Amino acid sequence: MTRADAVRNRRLLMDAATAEFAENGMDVSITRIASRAGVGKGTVFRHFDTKEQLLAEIFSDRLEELVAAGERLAESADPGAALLEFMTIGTEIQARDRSFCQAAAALSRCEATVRTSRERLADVADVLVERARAAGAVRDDVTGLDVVLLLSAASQAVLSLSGETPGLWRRYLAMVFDGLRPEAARPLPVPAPTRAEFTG
Amino acid sequence: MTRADAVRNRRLLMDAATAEFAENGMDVSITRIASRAGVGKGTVFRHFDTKEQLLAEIFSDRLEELVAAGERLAESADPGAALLEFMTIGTEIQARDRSFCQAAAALSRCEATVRTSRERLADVADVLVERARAAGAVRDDVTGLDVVLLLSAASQAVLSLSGETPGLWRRYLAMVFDGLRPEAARPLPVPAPTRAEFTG
DNA sequence: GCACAACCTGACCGCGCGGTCCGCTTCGGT
DNA sequence: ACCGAAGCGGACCGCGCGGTCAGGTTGTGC
Repeated sequence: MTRADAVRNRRLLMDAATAEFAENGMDVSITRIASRAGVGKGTVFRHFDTKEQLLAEIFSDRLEELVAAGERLAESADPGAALLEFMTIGTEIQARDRSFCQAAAALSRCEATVRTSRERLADVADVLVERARAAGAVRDDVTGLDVVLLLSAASQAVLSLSGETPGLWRRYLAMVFDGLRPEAARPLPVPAPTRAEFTG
Repeated sequence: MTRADAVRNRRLLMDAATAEFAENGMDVSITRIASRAGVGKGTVFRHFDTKEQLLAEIFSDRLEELVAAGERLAESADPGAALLEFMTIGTEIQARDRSFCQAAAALSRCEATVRTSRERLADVADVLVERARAAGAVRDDVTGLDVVLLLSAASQAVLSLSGETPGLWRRYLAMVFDGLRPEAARPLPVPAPTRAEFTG
């Protein structure tokens, strides 16, 4: 059985790591995370075998957060609005941390928990896009995977700016979403990526 | 006056660093760059005071490359196509290196040469967008700065994919560009960022 | 061809990292 | 109250980093 203080410390560590990653990027040291959580360095490695695993754990949590939102939205009466909301939540998650998510994605692709979360994310995105397409809210040639990949786009756009401009990503998400509408659609020059390329 | 072998070595170093950054991200060691260039480690620091400065130099070169293309395209007879071409070149430059540009942008913002290059880039983007807008090729509420920021978007989208899928960014650039067209335009929720926020 | 300055080299430095380990502390069942 | 085990802390390790420097080398003006 797990001791009470152990689960409390694990929680403290996850929170501290999340905050620290968000503020200072993903090259923060374990020492720093530990001290922010108010525990010793060794405690970190008791809970997470390696730094990469800690990162994967946090990243996986983020993905599940988005998956849950997606599953809820899949029941919405307005599929077009639901897809936009899904993308808004996804972009917002990435915008919270300066550049955590995409690096985390690159680093922890091999981790099993991340893999399955990604798979579930792709599933729910497929559903949302399919429904939105049936409702005529998005163009025919866009896939769920497209939407997942585009999630990083808007949050990334803001990164070259110096000052913090909270919510500016909403501007670029709106533009990206307008590009998904049928009205402006032009034939796409490249076919959509396959699921295998995403799941890796 | 500068010796001949010195300028040759400087060239070798820039090339090696560029290649290495592109292949392995921006946390490659100076030692590695030096050995790839076939020179000693000390030589690197003779030409560039610090690692960050070397990075800024390369990044500035990239920016100037894009600025030059933009200035050429500003004379094009078809402003809409010119803007698309400009964005294609800009995205392609960023897609060449896995994730070099945005990190470089964050790191070397204070460097003077980068600052002026960014300014020139914003200038030429303004011209291109203004012409495209006058021709009715893009929506009214998009600015040159918007376009510059969106350059990272498409190249970023592809980053979560495992395998190399060369040219896939073209798909997402096309979608983003479709979002800039007047046909699908919806009112944007957030005003455009100011020039000062970019020049920083 | 000579002299000298510019240049190159690689051993070296201090540092902070991820990760380990062992002696001590504290929780929890009885 | 007590005891074993689970948890904790932080000194410690090896490593590779960015950056320095003394001493040998090489291009260049005369």
